[in-house]
Amino acid sequence: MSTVVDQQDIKREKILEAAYQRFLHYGYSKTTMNEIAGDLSLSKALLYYYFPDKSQLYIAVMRKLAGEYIQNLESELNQANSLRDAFAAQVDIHHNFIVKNYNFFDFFRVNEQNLPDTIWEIIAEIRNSELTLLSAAIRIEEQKGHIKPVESPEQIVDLLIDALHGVRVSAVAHKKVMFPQKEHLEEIHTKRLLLLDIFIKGLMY
Amino acid sequence: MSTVVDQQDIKREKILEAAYQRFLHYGYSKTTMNEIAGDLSLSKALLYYYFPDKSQLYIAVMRKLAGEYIQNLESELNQANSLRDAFAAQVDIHHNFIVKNYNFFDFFRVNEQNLPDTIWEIIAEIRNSELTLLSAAIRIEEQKGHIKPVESPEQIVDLLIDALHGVRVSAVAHKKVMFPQKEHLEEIHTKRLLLLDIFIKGLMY
DNA sequence: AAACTGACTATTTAAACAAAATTATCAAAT
DNA sequence: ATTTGATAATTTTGTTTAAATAGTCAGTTT
Repeated sequence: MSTVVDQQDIKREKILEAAYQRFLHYGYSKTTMNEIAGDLSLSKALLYYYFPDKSQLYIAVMRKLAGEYIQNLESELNQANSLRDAFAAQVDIHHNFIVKNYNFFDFFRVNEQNLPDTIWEIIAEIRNSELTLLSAAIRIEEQKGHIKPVESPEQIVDLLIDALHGVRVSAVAHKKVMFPQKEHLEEIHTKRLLLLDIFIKGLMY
Repeated sequence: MSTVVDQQDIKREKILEAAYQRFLHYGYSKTTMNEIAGDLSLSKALLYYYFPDKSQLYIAVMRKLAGEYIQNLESELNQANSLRDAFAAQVDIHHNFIVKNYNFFDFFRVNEQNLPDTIWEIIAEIRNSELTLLSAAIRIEEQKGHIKPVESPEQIVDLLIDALHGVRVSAVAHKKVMFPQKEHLEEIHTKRLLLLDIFIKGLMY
């Protein structure tokens, strides 16, 4: 009965996985539907049976990654027992996510100006999850009396996430690029942890 | 004797001013050398007598703006009598600079990926001035005993400037652009001042 | 000699088109 | 319901040409 649906889901997953590998290694524009189909020994037409078009396939992969990211964040934040730990976990998970999928996001760097609405929705979803989870962490710390009650934890989290986003490589004169290069990511990570310390201290009594 | 040089400098200044107006209103690519020459009732060839090419002219204007910005920053920071005031002044001046010259920076948004080295040098120069001036402000505050001595004020300033850069409009889902739009600048400004407060408090005892 | 120009050349951009690559569709087969 | 080969539609790439603009230079003016 539901095995039909199961089978369909399994095939769908396989396509998503193959597509992910291609996108990760070669980026969106250098990946063809033929190649994805070839990797699975399927006809290209079948991909269109499961996904309406190439961009929807990419977005579906993206959505899956986002889901995993959020789930990961959720379980790690549950284990954190201080505000500092919670944010540090967020920074780490975010860092790993970017490092692991760096090439996958070629799509972003290329289309930069006009990303499809659906992508923005996924970004918003991730941001909202971060906002909700981290705001909760702030409220807990408030109740413990470690930090002074803030009128809007969401606002604070929003601000901190923005600030963390801003941290880039230090030598402006040497970077010459708007997007961080892969080799800079470690340096960025270190700086973010420092920012985090100062910021959280700024929230305390 | 030096009146010859003076005359030349005056003409050069006039060209810079006319070029600035054109670049400001129409952006780099929509401004022609003919138009700049026309505004001054000069021949285009004369522009090439004073400047080697169009991009060098643009860069010269840019350099002039940067110089004014730095001078402005320097005089304002001299008047500031707290770390908070100093940074607030920096944020304000930076904000006004961007708002006033928003269209001038079209060049940046278009060429984004590969800006000429000279531009990066100017950016680095600005950053270095900010670094030097604000680090001095930190050292003063240290001596006053208001904040705990930091091993490297430069590092702290660098971090804060990065963090301030990261502050963007809040509604990620609505923005849909990598570069902030003009209408968002006020919102960004407000958020930066809030970040500033928390950050500076995080530096204190 | 320094400042300047008109007329010229060189380069870049834009438009139009064709060819190739790739996306997307669909009738037919399993 | 799932899958495919053949085909259509679209996008990308490369080429040509014309127009716009950048850039040069011999020669004129101050």
